Amino acid sequence: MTDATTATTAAPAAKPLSQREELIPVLAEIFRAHGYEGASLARITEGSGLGKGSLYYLFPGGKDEMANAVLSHIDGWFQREVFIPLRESGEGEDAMAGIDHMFREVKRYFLSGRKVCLIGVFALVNVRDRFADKVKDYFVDWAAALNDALLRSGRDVDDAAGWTEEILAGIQGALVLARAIDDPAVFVRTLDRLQQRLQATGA
Amino acid sequence: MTDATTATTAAPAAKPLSQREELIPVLAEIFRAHGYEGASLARITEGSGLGKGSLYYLFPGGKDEMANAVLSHIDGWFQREVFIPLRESGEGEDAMAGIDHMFREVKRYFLSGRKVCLIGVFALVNVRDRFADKVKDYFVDWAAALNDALLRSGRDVDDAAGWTEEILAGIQGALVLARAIDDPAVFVRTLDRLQQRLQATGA
DNA sequence: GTCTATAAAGCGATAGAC
DNA sequence: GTCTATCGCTTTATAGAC
Repeated sequence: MTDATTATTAAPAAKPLSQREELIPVLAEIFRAHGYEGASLARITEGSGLGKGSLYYLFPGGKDEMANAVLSHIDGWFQREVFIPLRESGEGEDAMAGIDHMFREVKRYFLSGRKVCLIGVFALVNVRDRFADKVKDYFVDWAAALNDALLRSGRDVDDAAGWTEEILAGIQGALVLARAIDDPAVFVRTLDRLQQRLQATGA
Repeated sequence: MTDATTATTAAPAAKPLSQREELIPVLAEIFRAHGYEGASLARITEGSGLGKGSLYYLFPGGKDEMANAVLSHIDGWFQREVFIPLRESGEGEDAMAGIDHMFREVKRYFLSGRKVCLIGVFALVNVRDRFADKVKDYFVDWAAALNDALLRSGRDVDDAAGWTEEILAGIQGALVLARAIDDPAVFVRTLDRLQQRLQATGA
């Protein structure tokens, strides 16, 4: 045959997964650990095992493009695993099941409090302005999906809006607190308490 | 014994206030805005109006000493304005008054959500390790003072511990969220909701 | 006590060999 | 596609004039 390079055989999930895609979780961890300004190219070359030349080949836009790729990757994950399930959960009990699923996935994503939120890391300092749209959209999308599910679960408008803010703030704050006192268990306890209290006052 | 401890001289508030002390709020703002790694000496010289020579004269230990001085200053403020009043509030209603005072001062300190928490900024990234003790002590001291006041207000041990974590996480998360979506009002709403719910379920 | 000059290292980014 | 070498600039920190 003339073109064997794209002969993907019969395997269904045989995605090539470019080096660029494979690199993104590594980049994410470095940005998370050090922040944008602290994530030097030296740290990135060390963490990725790739030289600067390769990095600029994969990300011609440099650090800015790397961070944007990471943010898009995170957004994709949350859209797929949290926001869409939340939006597509049904009415009443089904909406509550979507919210339970959210708590479960969030605990899993943040490794039960051992991993911090990169969007939160970026949000707190002035690099936020560089990625303002993505930082804002992440929380706005999450808030919209959660608020809608709360409405479908039977809450009134004010109640849903209040819970939405409280849950999102609770998650972010629990991550900060857990890391500050170096006790990830605080994160899990705080989320469990939020979830339990939400159900206790449920419709 | 009369309280002669505070009767040092006739002048009540005539403190010279060294340049070092005067500089600390400026440094705090720069660290808050950019994080430790983003707070370059160029930004500090620009923000302070002092040359590098003067800065190293006032802080021979460089950036590390500046950040430590800022953290100590913040700790002093919270001890004086929040933790001690909290610890010295009495039983029952008086303890609740101490907690109300805490909410009021916290809202004032963070400029109703327009200013972020430097301890939180440091906590999220790996510079935390450099200042781990101060970062941890800030939250541990706060938690201890608040937990104790909650106990004195009539809560049982588990209830007080849960509320302590929930309030501290709520404050930190509200700061993250407010800044991420660029809406300081979220901070005030979240704190008001916490305070109101605390009173609604009070002893 | 504040400054400028400068050292020495690190930074992001680019060029070009292979 | 990955590398090394290097540019130009910024970084922290020091030295020394005033």
